[in-house]
Amino acid sequence: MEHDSGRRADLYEQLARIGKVVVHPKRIELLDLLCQAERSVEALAEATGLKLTTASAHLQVMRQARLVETRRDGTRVFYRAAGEEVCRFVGAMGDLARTRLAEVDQILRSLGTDAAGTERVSRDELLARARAGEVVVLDVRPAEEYSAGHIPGARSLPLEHLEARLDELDPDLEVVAYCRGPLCLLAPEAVALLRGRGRRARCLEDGLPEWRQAGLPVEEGIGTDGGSSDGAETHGALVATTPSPTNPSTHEGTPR
Amino acid sequence: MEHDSGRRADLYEQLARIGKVVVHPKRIELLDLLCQAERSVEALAEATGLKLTTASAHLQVMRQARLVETRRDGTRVFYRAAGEEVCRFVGAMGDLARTRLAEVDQILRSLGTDAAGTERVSRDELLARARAGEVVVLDVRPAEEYSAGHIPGARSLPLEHLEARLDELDPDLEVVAYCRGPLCLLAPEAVALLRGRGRRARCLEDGLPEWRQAGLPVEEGIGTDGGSSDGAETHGALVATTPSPTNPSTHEGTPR
DNA sequence: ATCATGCTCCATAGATCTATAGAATAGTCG
DNA sequence: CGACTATTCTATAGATCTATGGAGCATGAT
Repeated sequence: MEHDSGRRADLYEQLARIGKVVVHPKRIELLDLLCQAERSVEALAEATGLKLTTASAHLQVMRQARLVETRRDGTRVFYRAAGEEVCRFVGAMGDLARTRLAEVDQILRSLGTDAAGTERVSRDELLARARAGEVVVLDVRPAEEYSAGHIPGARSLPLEHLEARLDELDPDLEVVAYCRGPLCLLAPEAVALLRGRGRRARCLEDGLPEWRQAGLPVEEGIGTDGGSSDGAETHGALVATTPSPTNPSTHEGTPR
Repeated sequence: MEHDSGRRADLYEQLARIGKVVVHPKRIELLDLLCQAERSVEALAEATGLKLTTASAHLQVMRQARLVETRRDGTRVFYRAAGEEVCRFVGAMGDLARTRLAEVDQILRSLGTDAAGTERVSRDELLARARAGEVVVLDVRPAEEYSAGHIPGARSLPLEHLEARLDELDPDLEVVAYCRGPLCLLAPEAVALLRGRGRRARCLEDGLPEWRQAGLPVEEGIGTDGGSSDGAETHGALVATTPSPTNPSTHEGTPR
């Protein structure tokens, strides 16, 4: 009964359209960036170190596979991930790489994720301690990514400015830093820097995509940053907008 | 502060090793098969319509990316998926394809998934109704896949034998059929066939991999099949071995 | 030992992909 | 409208991937 073998082959060929996107390291990097926030072609080329035309070419490949969508704003074209499934797919790929490829683990270790990551803070712990006002939640990603979506009540302090703006942080509170996800090095580096300065700091186990996929609230916009907003408001936001601290068990959403 | 850009590039290059596996339709097909059960190279070549050497070559690529592992039994080599994360990754890819690629949906519809799939049975409904003895759970995948793992209490009746062995099914009970997953056509075809014979039949929303990933129990071995085992035992097994109908969120560790 | 079986390794022609320069297009601002 | 800017399209050389036949290697049987 092979009447549909042709159709079945078509099916896998369609899947391969998606696979085609993630054969190239730079395309994975682009996709990863786009899971954090939308960006212009120029910004993407800059961030990945690609020539503009090359970046555009890669983006076309991704667009043909429907993994990204575009929005035009004046003279600029902004690309974004074409939905939550895209981020989930990239996340699954990262999980797979971390668990199966020893090399990945090794690279992460060699960059200090290990040292800083030995004791990551769980979601639940973060929620509990933030509610109690015991910690400052720090988003160390670039500012654009923060404003595209962040943990409610988190403060934006991009890693590149952390050293210079260290005095904005209350030395008595422990810092919980987060970034793009398990493969991102921003938070671990931030934690290493903070510890080097004698602060108490740990990484969150999630990046923003994981937090979002867990069904937890995400806040958009510039937020309450500026250094003058007090800690109380910060923690208040995290508590106030939190619907439930337990996993909502949406049929998917790898709880980790 | 680009001191780690080289390392970061390395990281994405590692991810691309995984991407490399899923560029080729046949490799995706192979991976999909291996998420159901281990198989020999010969069996895989046969199932995918590849020449033996070509299949072996593809399997080597997959092995280098650590997505599959092997076991030697006498003169034969059996390949298997290298862990649950692999299946999750393939699953995420399938979800992505279904939601983003209209073509996939179209292919599925053109093959009758639509007709048979308009009303899929949810996990919870299945558990409830099976417990009440109202339905027969049918595994319509090939027998090897059934014995490598199936829903407790399900009966094996491969699609290819369904028509011939139709009389083994009690005409008064509704059938709930399942197969490999949302992209698999076995269950929808089985349901179409059953309905054509005047039976009541629906597809389960899950395939075995989804069921397993949800943390629900999976039974191995030939099971209680044979046509002589009564319905009561079948349903009893599903109930008895079910620890909890809710997602237990065990983060890992389903030994196969 | 010798042979058969089941797979992997090797070599290679043909197909496909990547980076990039330069041209073309779309939208903006005087 | 015409100059200008941000992107996309086009063409192409160089690099990489795929399918496949046949040799080479273990394992098991005679």
